[in-house]
Amino acid sequence: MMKQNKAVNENHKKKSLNPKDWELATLEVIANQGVSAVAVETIAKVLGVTKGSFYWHFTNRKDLIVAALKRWRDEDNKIIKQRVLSVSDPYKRLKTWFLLSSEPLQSHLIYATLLADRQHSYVSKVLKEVTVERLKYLQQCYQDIGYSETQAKQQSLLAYSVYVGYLHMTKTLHGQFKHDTNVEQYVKHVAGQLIHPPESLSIELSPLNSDL
Amino acid sequence: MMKQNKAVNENHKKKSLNPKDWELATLEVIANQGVSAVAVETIAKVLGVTKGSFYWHFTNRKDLIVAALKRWRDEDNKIIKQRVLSVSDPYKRLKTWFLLSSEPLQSHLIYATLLADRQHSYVSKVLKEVTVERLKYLQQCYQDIGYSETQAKQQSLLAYSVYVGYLHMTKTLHGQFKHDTNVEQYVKHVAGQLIHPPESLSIELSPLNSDL
DNA sequence: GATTGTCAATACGCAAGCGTATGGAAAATT
DNA sequence: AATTTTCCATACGCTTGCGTATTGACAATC
Repeated sequence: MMKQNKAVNENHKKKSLNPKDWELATLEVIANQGVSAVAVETIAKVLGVTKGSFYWHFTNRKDLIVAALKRWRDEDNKIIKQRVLSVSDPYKRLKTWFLLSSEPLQSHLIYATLLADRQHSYVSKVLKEVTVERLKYLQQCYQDIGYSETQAKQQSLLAYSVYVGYLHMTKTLHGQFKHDTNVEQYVKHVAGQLIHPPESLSIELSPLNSDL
Repeated sequence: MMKQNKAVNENHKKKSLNPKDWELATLEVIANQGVSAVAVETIAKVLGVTKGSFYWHFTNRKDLIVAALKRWRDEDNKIIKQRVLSVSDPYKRLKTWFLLSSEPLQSHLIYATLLADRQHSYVSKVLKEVTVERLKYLQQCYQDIGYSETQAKQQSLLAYSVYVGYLHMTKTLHGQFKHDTNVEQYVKHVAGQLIHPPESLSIELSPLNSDL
């Protein structure tokens, strides 16, 4: 009954695989190489089995990916609920979100690669839904601060764009996440720019008003 | 010089294709479906020929993509030089850049899809170089305003992240670019937040200071 | 007008990757 | 103990897409 799979080297006892094993391995692939890199035979090899196993647990490749993404989404929602939405003060809540966004979590990697592989309809569907969800609670934060609905919409879109952009920039520039002091300082800088009371929105300090 | 291919239906006369025709058609595919969707036989069909033609002009698929990306990069640089870098006032220059960034140009679509297909080394290479280039002149703008080098670095990274994020958000939310009045208003909002004199950086209006 | 060069069509080989069919071994059930 | 269920291996067929080889047509040049 002993086995040597599930992760590559975990010689625990486990007689057989379950869908969760496949989904977790799939998320690992998605996080690092994207949805298009999800190949059943490859993942099977990682799990120490062959295709025969896979098609017993899932009907096809798409089924696997959809299940994996569902798992990712649920997991992500759980984290947000626990660590962000639980903060009552909206300023602190926003700052917490920004800090969380800069943490090197697999969840972020997955989101970033989903942005890439959105040519698949089942990917873009999840992506859009998750994005809308996230924008919603960000908007709520800004409304809690005192922003009007319109202002909060724009500001949350801006804040979220920064998040998405940050994900890409770190990948593009380092090829990897680097969670060092520079990142911390940058997040502070960003938060300082994007978290402030609504009154400061109308305060235009730049000479742009007179020009454009 | 006239022809009947290049685009799908242009019944002009043209005896034969040249590399440029292939590169333009390739950029069209990249802009809409990404690098991984570049298939020689498909593009050949668009151009009204078969593979036989392709392998006369290029050695292989990678060769085509690299050439197409070079063309894209050169073209993009030309636009930036003409429309952005030519503006002497740094505030106006920044604002011009933001406005340009929201225009529905093919160049932006291509950049967005490159962010997706960066698993290919030859893509990530170009991507990184272009990104560094762009960050450089953005940083220069902020330094011209009076930002310190460190401040300008962070601020340009922030501004550029917004750009990248915006590209993705529009795709994710609408599936398409929508250059309407909403976009215009949003850009105004963003510019108001991200273009200001360096003194305002230290002005912390939010209650965050006392909390975190 | 014969030859050479340019550009493209057709046919083929080959690898990757999905899905199916079938059989087999171990475990659970009866 | 026999049988059924669970889980997986092996082998096969099929499609897509790259790259090559060969041939051909039209133009340019000699």
